[in-house]
Amino acid sequence: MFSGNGRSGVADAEILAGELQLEAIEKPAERAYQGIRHAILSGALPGGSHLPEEALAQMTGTSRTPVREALRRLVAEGLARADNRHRYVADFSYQELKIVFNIRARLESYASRIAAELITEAEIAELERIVERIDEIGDTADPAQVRLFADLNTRFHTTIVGATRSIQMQSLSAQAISLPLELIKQFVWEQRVNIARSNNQHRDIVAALRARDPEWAESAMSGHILSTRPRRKAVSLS
Amino acid sequence: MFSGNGRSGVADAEILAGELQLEAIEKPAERAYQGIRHAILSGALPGGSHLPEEALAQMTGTSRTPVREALRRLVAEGLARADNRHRYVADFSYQELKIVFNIRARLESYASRIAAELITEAEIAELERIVERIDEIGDTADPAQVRLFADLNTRFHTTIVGATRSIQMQSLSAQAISLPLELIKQFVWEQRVNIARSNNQHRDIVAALRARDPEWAESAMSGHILSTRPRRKAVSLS
DNA sequence: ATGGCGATATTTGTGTACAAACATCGCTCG
DNA sequence: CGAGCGATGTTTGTACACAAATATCGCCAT
Repeated sequence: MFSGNGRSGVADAEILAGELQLEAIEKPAERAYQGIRHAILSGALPGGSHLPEEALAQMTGTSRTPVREALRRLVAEGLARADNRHRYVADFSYQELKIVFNIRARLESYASRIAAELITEAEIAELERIVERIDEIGDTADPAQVRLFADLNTRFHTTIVGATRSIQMQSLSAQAISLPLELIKQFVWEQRVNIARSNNQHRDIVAALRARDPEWAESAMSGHILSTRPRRKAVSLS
Repeated sequence: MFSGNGRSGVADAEILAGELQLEAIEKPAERAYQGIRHAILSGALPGGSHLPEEALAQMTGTSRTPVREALRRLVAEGLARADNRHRYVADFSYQELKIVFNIRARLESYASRIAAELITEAEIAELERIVERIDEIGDTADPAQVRLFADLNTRFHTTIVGATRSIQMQSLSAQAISLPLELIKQFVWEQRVNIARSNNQHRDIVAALRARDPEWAESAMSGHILSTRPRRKAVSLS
């Protein structure tokens, strides 16, 4: 996944299945996608690893057909790259990560600007519920709690992006967000991203939306995302 | 493709093949992709049309496997959308188009900012060659010339985006750009987008890049893209 | 020893058969 | 006459067999 790691083959199928409770996922397509994605993000498949379809099919307990679909999705999301023939795990440099975060800041701040005019009361209420639930978590390093925070955080951002009513915005944001949001889990853990501070920023954003103030919303979101950008040292993993 | 059109079934295979010289495309995967894409952009498949795999396979003269791949690409690019079961031609509102252009402006202006620091002399020379060749076209409504302009224009923008050396930037831009760039062909035709003015803007952008001035480059690119945004009346088609 | 050539193995691409999910229509029964 | 239920058709999902492309290795000739 990240630069500077050695190469390795495909991870052991049983280990992966065990870690992920893959056996619980019914549909092969989803099974293949989640399985490969997890293997990449967890570092089981380091950056640059070759991704042969047959091996991945074995690994995820499906056949090549759903694996092919999964690989296409992953390439589209930027977690894998493809040359003429093969596919490999993407290899992110620090520079690349920085750019992705900046793009995300620009996209989501624009989304917030639009959302300030289009968001419904119900959606604002939803955002407030999310903020309250994050409050209950507080600062912690407990894995389960961190995962819960990551989920709520994702819902917060996708709710705002959804409020733009733009399919293209949702599609582009999803791509730009998927990687940063995964990384946040790592950062909260390793670097102690301040959950409380992050949630205070969430509160500001909700206030801006409630005030129907596009400039404020745009600015608040931009600051929020940029404040969670990784610092250099944090990007050695995994 | 656009709002307000009626529904229709899949276009006639022979007509499509004839228009596109599909028979010249060897590989089924590319054949299916180009064929469906063209059917969508040309309006043969209006916005909201259902996209059944078997029918598209017949239409493009391939089998369902490459069609499935093509559909996934098109969904990823935003030209088609998917619900739980089916896929349909995307339906763009004026609001959606406006957002896409604004996103593109934000993405590419950021790309220009980065490119100002990373672009090579060879790439700058390439941009200058493109500008010169567009100069030779001048303002015209000749379809072949318009197509040539569209190609050169695409190369101009992808060269700059490529100069960021960021895979993610290239991937996101490609998605945000594909639709606008297709539409430009229509606009040049229907609305007489001013090729000369557009190329003068290109010249400014190249000057900014040559001067290694990130702010200027960012600003020039932003203005360039926003100046080509469709006006409301132009979006009735197709 | 080295360069080129051909056999071989690996990987991806394509087509197709079959299964599953879902919607639709019509029938029967109340 | 209407509601519910089941049969039927349509569409997508999955697996697999085979074909094509490409890289690799070893052999032979120079």
